[in-house]
Amino acid sequence: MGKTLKDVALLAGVSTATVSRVLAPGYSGAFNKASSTVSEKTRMKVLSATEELGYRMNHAARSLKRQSTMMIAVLFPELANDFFMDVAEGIEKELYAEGYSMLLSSSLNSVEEEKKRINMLAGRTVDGMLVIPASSQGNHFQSLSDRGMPIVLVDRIVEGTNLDSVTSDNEEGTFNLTKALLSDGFRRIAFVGGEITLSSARERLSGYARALADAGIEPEPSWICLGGMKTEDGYKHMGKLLKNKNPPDAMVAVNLLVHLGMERYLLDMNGFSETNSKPSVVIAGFDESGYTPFLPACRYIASQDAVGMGSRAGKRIIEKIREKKNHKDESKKDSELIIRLPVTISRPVYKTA
Amino acid sequence: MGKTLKDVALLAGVSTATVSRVLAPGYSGAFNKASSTVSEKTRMKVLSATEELGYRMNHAARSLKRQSTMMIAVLFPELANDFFMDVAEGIEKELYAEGYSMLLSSSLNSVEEEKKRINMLAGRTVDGMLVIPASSQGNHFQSLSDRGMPIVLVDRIVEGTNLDSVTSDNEEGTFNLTKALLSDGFRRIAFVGGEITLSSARERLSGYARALADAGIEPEPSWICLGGMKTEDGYKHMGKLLKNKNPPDAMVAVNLLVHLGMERYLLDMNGFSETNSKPSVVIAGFDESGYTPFLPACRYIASQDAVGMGSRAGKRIIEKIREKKNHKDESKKDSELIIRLPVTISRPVYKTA
DNA sequence: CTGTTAGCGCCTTCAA
DNA sequence: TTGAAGGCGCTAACAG
Repeated sequence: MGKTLKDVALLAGVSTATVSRVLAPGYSGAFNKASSTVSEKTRMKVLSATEELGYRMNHAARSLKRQSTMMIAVLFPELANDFFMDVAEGIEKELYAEGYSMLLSSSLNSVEEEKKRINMLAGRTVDGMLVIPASSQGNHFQSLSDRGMPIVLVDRIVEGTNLDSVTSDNEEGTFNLTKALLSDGFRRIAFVGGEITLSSARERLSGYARALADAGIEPEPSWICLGGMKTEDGYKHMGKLLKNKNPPDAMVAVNLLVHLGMERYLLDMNGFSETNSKPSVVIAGFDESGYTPFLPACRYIASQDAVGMGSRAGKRIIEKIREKKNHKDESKKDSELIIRLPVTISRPVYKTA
Repeated sequence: MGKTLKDVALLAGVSTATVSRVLAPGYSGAFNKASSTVSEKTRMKVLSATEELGYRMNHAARSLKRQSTMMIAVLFPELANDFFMDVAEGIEKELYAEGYSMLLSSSLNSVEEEKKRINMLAGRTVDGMLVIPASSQGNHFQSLSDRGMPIVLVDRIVEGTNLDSVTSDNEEGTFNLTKALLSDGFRRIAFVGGEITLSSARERLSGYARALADAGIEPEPSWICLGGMKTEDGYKHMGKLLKNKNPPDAMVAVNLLVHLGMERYLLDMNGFSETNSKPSVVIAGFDESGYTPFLPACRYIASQDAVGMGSRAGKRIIEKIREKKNHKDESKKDSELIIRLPVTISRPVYKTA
């Protein structure tokens, strides 16, 4: 179907080896040395023949030969998620800059699906994998990693593995978020949402707990509403919380969707469009979006650098791939490396305070 | 590094051909026929050898041989975009179900970048491409298509090409959106945002114009605020609109981001948190999200089935790939096929009207 | 500086 | 039902 190296070689009147030398720059021997190992004259001949034929390299053939596909598999629990897509944007940009492509797939928030996809992706012989784990199970990642597949975990770490991770400083972030509420005088502060199987949720919970402890506050059990990371979870939790005799006056939302659900509940109960009144509780939410200024109860926001996280993860996986290529046999198993990005606290940008 | 067919064959005491026959089901000859062409006994031997060695197929080798990578390149103008990500979700699901993988890349809203990426992706020998064009330029797609690369355009069509497209019925959608405002009694209705280079924007504009014409209304030139598809564009346009002596009392927003920007402007000018008053203008916006109920000025929403669009596009590109494989030489160039998905109008779900 | 050659791992006729 | 063998398109020694 497509033209091959041989066609180009024929037209240019040289050998396929020469064509390859022209078209695989910075690879064999001299790195990107413009005057590599081919005379300017033949180089030109080859280039124009390439042009004339509209030649396109066959990636499969190159991959087979080089034992490297220049592709990174990226596995997310879901795609339609503001935070994840910012991460994806960062990853893609970084990978592309280094000549890699991103094979993106969704685990549908299911460990079973995750295992299937990871196997499929491993079968595609990608050079490495970037994954946001769907749960706290990590054996499938660990064993793939043990077999030599470079893997970097993103956003969520998995305990009991020695896998590299790039994530945010969730604990510190929620600590500061909670402290902001405390210094505004709130004392009855709830924590809403969070799958206990996810490291990010656990870390956020513990930052919250530490802030309360620092302030000498013993949280009532009913304030801690674990379970769920989605809109409907926030909605339900908010409903239950407000039914208490003596409900909290402030809340920390584990993430953006839960936050959204909580606000939805308030909207449904005493919609501001009807009563024109500000909500009676205040929310400090983890994760920002263009919409947070419109969430009436939102007082503080903890922002992660999602794009930065993606690009950091991209850098790291490429590093690992290169290390592997260089060291090769030296089983220089460095221990687990966890990169934590800072989280910043701010008010949503109402013009008026 | 990895185990090969040969390793498996050796361990199982059979030839590589036999192993291949076991592990490439539904391919050579009999489609998925459980009792294909290998005895149950040898089949078992092969399977257990495969297991024992932890054999993983080398995708590059298979691709080289089969001349098919089972990968679809997907090129979006940007990734961090609610609408696009829903589309991506639909695409990925559909592709995965058919055994394809998604190579996702961003054109950064730039035609130049788009050309680069498209070339890179074509070089990867993907089996087909799904793209949301960054502009009204389509030569690079057309020529790739002419060379035999199956391509389906998504969300935006490009005139002057004969490329298949899957998109929404934008014209009808905005027509109905505008009619909803008209039947509420609004007469001074503006249209805000929209790159004239994008078919979706043009179609939405024309639906708006048709609705006004139907109602016998001649729009004032100042009501039509073209330019831009992003938050900041909506913000700026809203500022200008409200400076008119006799400003519009209702507006149609070309998309979600522009809508968001318009609301932001209102928030900054007379934030509801301060005045507790409903905004003085009403917006009908194209595209929905979980946040639209929180946008104070939002009266109507036109919702596209973004996930459905993705899955439809996925189906279509796979169809085209199969057609190509079957017809092969028969140059049965069907003419351009445009699939249009319906757009539904609704009110954002305030509990109170 | 350039050509020859031998595979990378898999699939698929063609024979047996 | 199975094996032997050639080749998909590219690259990297090794010669020249």
